[in-house]
Amino acid sequence: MKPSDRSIKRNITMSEVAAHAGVSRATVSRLLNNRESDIKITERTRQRVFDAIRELGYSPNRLAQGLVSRKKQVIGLSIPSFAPPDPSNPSWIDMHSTHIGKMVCGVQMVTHQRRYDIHLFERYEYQNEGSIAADDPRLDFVDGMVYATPNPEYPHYENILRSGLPLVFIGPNTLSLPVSSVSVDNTAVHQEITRCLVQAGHTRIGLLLAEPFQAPLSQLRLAGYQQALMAHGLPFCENYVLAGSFDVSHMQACARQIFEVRPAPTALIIGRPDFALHVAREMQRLKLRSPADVEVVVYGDDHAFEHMSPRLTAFDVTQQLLAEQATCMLFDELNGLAPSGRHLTLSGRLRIRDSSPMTGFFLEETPVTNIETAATTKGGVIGPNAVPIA
Amino acid sequence: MKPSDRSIKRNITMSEVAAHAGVSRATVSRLLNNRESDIKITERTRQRVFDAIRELGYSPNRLAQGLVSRKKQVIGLSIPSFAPPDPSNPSWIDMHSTHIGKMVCGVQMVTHQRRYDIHLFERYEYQNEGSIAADDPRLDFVDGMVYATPNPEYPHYENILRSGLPLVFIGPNTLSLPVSSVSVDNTAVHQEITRCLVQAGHTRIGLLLAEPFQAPLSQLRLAGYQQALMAHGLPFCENYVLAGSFDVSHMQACARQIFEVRPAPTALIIGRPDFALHVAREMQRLKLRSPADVEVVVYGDDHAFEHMSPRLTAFDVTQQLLAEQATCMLFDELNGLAPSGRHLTLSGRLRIRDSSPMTGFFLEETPVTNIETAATTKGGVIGPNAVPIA
DNA sequence: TTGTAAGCGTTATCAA
DNA sequence: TTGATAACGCTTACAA
Repeated sequence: MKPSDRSIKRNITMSEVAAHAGVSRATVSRLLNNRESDIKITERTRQRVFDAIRELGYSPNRLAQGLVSRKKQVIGLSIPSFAPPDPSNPSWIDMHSTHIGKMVCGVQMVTHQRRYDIHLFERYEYQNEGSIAADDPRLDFVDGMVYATPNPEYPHYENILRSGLPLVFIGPNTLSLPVSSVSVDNTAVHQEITRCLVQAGHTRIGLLLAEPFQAPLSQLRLAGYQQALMAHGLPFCENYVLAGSFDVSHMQACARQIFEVRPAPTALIIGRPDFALHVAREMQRLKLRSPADVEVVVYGDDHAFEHMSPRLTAFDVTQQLLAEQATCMLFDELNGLAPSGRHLTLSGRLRIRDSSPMTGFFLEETPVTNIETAATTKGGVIGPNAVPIA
Repeated sequence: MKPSDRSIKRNITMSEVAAHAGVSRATVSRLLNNRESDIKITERTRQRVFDAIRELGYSPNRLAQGLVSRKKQVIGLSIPSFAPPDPSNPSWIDMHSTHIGKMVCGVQMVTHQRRYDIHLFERYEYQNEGSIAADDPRLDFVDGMVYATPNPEYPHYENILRSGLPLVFIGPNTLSLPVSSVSVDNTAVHQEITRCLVQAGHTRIGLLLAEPFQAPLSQLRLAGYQQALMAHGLPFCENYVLAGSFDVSHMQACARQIFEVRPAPTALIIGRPDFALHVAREMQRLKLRSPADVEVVVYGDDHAFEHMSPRLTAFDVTQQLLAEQATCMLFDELNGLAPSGRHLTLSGRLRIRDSSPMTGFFLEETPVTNIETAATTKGGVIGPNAVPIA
């Protein structure tokens, strides 16, 4: 059919239903909005209306509903994108869509059971654009926002706040903003990983950060690393700390560089899964074995780690779970069941594999208390499954 | 702040802007909707209005705009989920979020540059619920739909069609529906893979299907496989064909079963990345080497393949690209630049690695003609087919 | 060039 | 128990 043929199909309206049923619009609306409630409506009218609805194939226009009721049954999900994709580079590893996928699935898990939809925003922060400003019209579509950011002082969220929409961060709330957030304690985890490595006898521990030094996330991690060293009387040597970027060649350069430091590090903490894959590749090149030559722990898990050799020990931040919990918190605020400004710290999960035994790793289990999700109720089940299609 | 404190912040309306600027609502609207156009408006008025907009921090309500103009600047993305997640199973591989991520990123790529948003639907087809019915109110939020499905006779889309919304499938349009679609030719690819393996001397080629036999996708693949065998005068032996499901233990069972067939297959075509990982694990257990003992080709790529040993040769269906192209087609229809009912077949990309050299693999390059995307403009994602990877 | 007024498809407040 | 009618915030003829 030609584009011109495409009938701009007008949907059945409530008025038509009302007319068909011989009642007023108001009656139809009442009926529809008080399904379960015990509102007084003649059985006869009720029947007529529902018949009309069925016969006409009516369904309410959500835009109109949203306009007047201000409820859209949609929650917004905003995810940052920090680096442009580079699929032409064969070494490029698509962690971005993996990350997006996990977030989406986590949020989806919760929204689905509440029959909400997801309105997706992606922020191209590396382009310095796409900021969700207060005047961003897109906010009209949602009832609340889940906002993922490792960079909590980034000014975008201010606008969301000003808009008065409930908002939950996924990420470290380093500024202690009056906003709810859920995150993993980067400092604690790095401290604990470092402690384990120190106790295993390592004195030269490389730290590959995922972002520039000055980034909040890097600072948090560095702090944990340093605290652990200090606690055991080990010196901090900045040669062993490299700050990465999201650029493939930079990661590769770091991977090369860290093994050129002398004396060579005997253990490595790597801040991103893709970074780790580049390091692993470099280790292969250098014929370095793990854990024999270098013990490796990655912050951030990836299913590839389970299938390589050596299998890489990793701290799984369980992004999906973070997203799930964030969404639950958002719903609580939406429903007035909880105030904003709550902070939930999840503990993540250490996946011990070949590259490091991490004996004695301990992080208090997160008490996921007043927050109930599909995952918690289903007992540890965290994500939907799989369907590549073509 | 208490939930009760949360000010239901009323936004500035166009009327307020008009009042502030001393003009009528219509004038403001005109100004806003004809930014670039040469509509006649006094410079003086124009200034006053824009000043008012700035001072008041006004932004138009998209719900209201959508209600009257029927344009929402939002496109819907519907993705199926076929199996429940099973994260408690350590062998479970989260391909689902990976897949979602790629689709989302592909769509996002295009919507972003057109300043559209994404409204996300997930269909839990295994639950027989969540169908997007014609009366599904959620369709009100979107201008068009990208609908991913390996199962094109699934009746959901009918309702979208009835709604009159432009729709593009991602998946094989086996029913030749009057709907645009973009897909990889499963039959051709399987035929070509099989042909290569046969020409490499294999006569016993295992085919692990991703879905039940009767699934359309399985039929398409099987057809290609059989055609290639037939073309070379090889017998078809059904012992070498196993149909999988999305269940971990079933995939594992298949992995075991295929190696118990006698005489043992010397080559394997595996229908899903996670399936392949299970097979690889089993091969490790059986101390089978690849390609020496079994040559392996996977339909569907995964970054893990690049980092395992042996590295797995895979046909990358480039889901992200599919999603990108689908979205482009959708926009074309949306803008009346193209009729619906177009079918685009992408060629995907063979990633040659250790487990199979796939010498002589050839699939005609997809002519991605009137469709322009970030990927194509950046040159090379669609490019030549057989791309050995360093 | 600008303003008036009639929708868009709902919900919600009154009366009846 | 039901029905007018006024919002909700915008676009768009049609007038002025």
